[in-house]
Amino acid sequence: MVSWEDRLTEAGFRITAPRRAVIQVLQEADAPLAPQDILERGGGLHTELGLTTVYRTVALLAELDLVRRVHWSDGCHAYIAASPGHRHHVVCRRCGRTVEFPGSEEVAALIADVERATDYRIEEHLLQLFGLCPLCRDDE
Amino acid sequence: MVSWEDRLTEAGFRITAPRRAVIQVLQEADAPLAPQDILERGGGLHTELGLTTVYRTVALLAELDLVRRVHWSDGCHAYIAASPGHRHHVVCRRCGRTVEFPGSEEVAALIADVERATDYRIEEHLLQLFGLCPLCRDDE
DNA sequence: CTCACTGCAAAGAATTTGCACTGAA
DNA sequence: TTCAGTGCAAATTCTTTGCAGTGAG
Repeated sequence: MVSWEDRLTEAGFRITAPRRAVIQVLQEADAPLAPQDILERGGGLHTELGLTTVYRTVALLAELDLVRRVHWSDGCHAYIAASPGHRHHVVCRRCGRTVEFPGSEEVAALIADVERATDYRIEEHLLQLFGLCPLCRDDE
Repeated sequence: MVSWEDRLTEAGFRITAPRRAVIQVLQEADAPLAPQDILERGGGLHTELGLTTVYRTVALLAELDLVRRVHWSDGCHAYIAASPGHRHHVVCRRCGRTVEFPGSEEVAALIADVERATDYRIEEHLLQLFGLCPLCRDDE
């Protein structure tokens, strides 16, 4: 398992304190974080962190597929650490806690069906589930 | 099949010229349209259409489930007419042409699997496929 | 006749860009 | 030493809100 920092280095990017802060925040998060959230949490780790840098860093991490941009149900964007391989997310509508699940048989079968029915060639898909996590469910 | 205007009326909203323009544009579109796009197309039908009204109208239509907010692959938002019932969209990455497909067996099975694996209660899902439509594929 | 709906202008939020400085390699 | 990366401030883009006028019902 190659670390995120190693991946950056391999790809020719430098390891800096702000990048370390963003990486740490994202790796520790269990819910998607908007750039503003990352800034706030990262500020404790590295006082000179700027919002611009957060935007640039998440874009970079997303490009390296270390992080994924998820579409929050109300349309905002947030970022969350991505496991290697193809993953999707289940997001709790109440607390935002997110769990990943792998691309499955069913998704592959679905895509094949849709390709057959529509004659489109599917290259990418966006699948996100929203609901209540076990903890929030118990509170109801 | 109840018309969109009837649905608005039933729900207690008024039918106005700007709303007619937005409705017509959306019903004729085969790709998701951003508010700005709707404004441009609707301007031909109703000269006094304002962007504010477009935003307000799409929000209203979305509330009545006549239109759905889709997440464009790069993160922008756009709106497209929704068929009655549960549908998903396949969007062409090149031309934006979009085709719907119904929620299927596979999706239901997938959700059941994920609920079992994660203990979340899934209430909603976001599924969009991106690829090349038959026309754009031929141009390659 | 009323008041829901409108367009405009201004406010607000989210994101990107220009630029001179700084520090990783 | 060099230039990729940084923070700040300004610019853009997207969306919402306040308000007085207007037209649907």
